[in-house]
Amino acid sequence: MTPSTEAPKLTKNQTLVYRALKSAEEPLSAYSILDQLRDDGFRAPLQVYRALDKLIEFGLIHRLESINSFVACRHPDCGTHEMVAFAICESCNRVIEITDDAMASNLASLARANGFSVSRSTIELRGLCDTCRVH
Amino acid sequence: MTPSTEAPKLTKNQTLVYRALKSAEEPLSAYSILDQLRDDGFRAPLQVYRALDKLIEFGLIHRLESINSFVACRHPDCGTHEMVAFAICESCNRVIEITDDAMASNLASLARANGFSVSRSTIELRGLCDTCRVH
DNA sequence: CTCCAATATGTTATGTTATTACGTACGTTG
DNA sequence: CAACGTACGTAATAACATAACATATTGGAG
Ligand SMILES: [Zn+2]
Ligand SMILES: [Zn+2]
Ligand SMILES: [Zn+2]
Ligand SMILES: [Zn+2]
Repeated sequence: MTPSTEAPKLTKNQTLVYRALKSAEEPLSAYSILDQLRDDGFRAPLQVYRALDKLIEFGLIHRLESINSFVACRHPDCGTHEMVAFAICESCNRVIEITDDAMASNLASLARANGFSVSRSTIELRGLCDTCRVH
Repeated sequence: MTPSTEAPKLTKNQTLVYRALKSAEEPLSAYSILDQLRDDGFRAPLQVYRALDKLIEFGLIHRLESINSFVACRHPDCGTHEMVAFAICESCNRVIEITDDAMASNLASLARANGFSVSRSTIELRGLCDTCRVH
């Protein structure tokens, strides 16, 4: 569940999927990854989904629920934070990862005050990045 | 975009879909709504999705991105808040709606500090409600 | 090294969620 | 009534995700 701290050795398929995500400017859907990896022998969605599952488990990538897509983690110490927020630009599709301990504890205690114990969070903000906003 | 303040008159299909969601204890998927409404003449997904879109527009229901489901709004003044957080119990599936102006402004300024202007948010917390936690 | 078990992979089929495209019905307005 | 906008019906298809089963690879234990 919690991403392991040590870098795991990736298998062939995991490496290919991870490379695709790292080199992408934007989040990719599983099926667009599949398309990209046809030449590498990928034939079926499951080859992608299985690799994605493992990469998420390793903490190397994130899933963005609101757009059914996946993005390579660009945050240096993502694994050390409970909650991560994602800011997804609706113009350029780029994603900014935001961690903030105050935010995390505020949100958790707000939930507690409402009779709820948080174990996992999905925080996805839509809007415009500064680059796109000035254009 | 912003839900209208006045109560709109619902059409037949919208009424049926809204009633299904209001009477449900848990969030429903579009297809489970469709199944429930077969006897009322529903035949195709689009009948559900069109009604859902309108109900969301009216601010009467919410979409939960992380579970591809929909829930009737139970929050008295939901429309007056920028951000709503949803706490989804992984045991009983019930949803608690949480609004908090401090949370909203904190999150928005945190995003601003990271070079991002928020226009819309998805905040979904998974965990256990107090009722389920003691069991 | 050999055998075993765990993990990873390949493949087909299927399940689930959501939209496109097109045509019809109906209420409102002038 | 005619013209318009909104809602509705239906079929087809797109997009996203998993089940089930077979085979291959890998990494210890003996
Ligand atoms: Zn990260
Ligand atoms: Zn942008
Ligand atoms: Zn609400
Ligand atoms: Zn519960």
